[in-house]
Amino acid sequence: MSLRERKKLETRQNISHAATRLFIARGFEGVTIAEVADAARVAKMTVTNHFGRKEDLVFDIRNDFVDWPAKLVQQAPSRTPFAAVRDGYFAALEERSALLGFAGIEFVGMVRASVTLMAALTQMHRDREQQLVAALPAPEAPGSDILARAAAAHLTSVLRLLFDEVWDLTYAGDEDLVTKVREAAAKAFGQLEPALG
Amino acid sequence: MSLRERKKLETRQNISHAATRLFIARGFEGVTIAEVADAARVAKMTVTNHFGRKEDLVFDIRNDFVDWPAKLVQQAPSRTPFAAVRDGYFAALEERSALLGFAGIEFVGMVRASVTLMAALTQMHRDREQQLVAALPAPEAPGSDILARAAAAHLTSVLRLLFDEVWDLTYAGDEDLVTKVREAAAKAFGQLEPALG
DNA sequence: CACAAATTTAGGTCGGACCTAGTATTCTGG
DNA sequence: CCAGAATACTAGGTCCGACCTAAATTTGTG
Repeated sequence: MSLRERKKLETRQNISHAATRLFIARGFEGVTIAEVADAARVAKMTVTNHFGRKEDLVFDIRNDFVDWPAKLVQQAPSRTPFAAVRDGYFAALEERSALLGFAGIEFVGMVRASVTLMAALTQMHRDREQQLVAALPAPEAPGSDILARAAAAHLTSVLRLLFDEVWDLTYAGDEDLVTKVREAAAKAFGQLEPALG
Repeated sequence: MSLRERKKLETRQNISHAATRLFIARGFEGVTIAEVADAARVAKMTVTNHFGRKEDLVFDIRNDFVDWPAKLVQQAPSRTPFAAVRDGYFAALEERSALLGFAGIEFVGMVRASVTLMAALTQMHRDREQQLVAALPAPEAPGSDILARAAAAHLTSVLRLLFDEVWDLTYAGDEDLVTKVREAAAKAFGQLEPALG
């Protein structure tokens, strides 16, 4: 990575971290982009250049988050999409991956307190679904791609509900988080298996 | 209904219609609220009073749309939620209900051309899901409400995919719309039945 | 008819998204 | 190693949606 790229990334993370600190302290809507720029000691326009929308300051993992299920399916062509996603989920759970919702309680509280950020999160789950649809093997019968799209939707829904579960338990300060999520995941994937397995 | 209420509704619909005409002609983002107010011959603030967000000018049926699946389940306590929603869907399909996505091709094109409006539609589907969760019978076992939430998510996803299907076919000017949607619905609900039926 | 209540209006502020022109920094080929 | 190209950042704007307040207008009621 060149010096230019390193500096750019540094500026970006500098801004992102300054923003998250301010957002946690005073709430997402309680902080203006100008204040973020001041705190990060850059011009307002630099913030806008790096982060197209204010919400993007918060969800820096957006791209990884959106692509993850599609990658799971593509990287396990031998298994069914259902099995690839389910197994990928349990593996990521043991790693406490941020893609499943693992985060600090302040972060969770900050996002939940903002309608704008919750809407952005909703959109991220929807984009995930779109990526997964694109990664699914195209069905042979014409017009029957409704089943593929439904499969992607249902799988993404399970991931989303489990994400919410992780956040609920994080927010409640639960000690048994992983155990409880593992059980919830087993139930939710088990429910879906007769339809998609 | 009092004169006051009638006049208010009249003003509201007057604004909504003027807005939709302008949006179809010049695109959602190509029209400002001030222009809508001028076209409807009211003050800008009157538009804002009636429609909290610009998107609300377009989706006037929002409330009916969001509440519909929850109502289907509540009004058929003898059937399973799955059967209530499925049967309700097929009934509404024969009526070409706007709740399923039946609309003019210009309207569909206008909404699809706007990222903002598509995001608002996504949010409407999510709100539907929340209403449906609240309407579902609470499960007895504690912690197993994940299955109820998943059921609501999957049912709402099917409704959403079929909504998209209606829009796809409308946009393509398909003559056989209802027949094709009926087939797609049978497949999607059939896929889900082993999990939720 | 007078007064209360609801609705609309006028004229603002604020902040996010976006634009342009110009400056500063890093990279690359001769 | 230096000049010019490419990229990153800055300064200072415009536009518009969301929101506010105070006042005017219209409608309902005792």
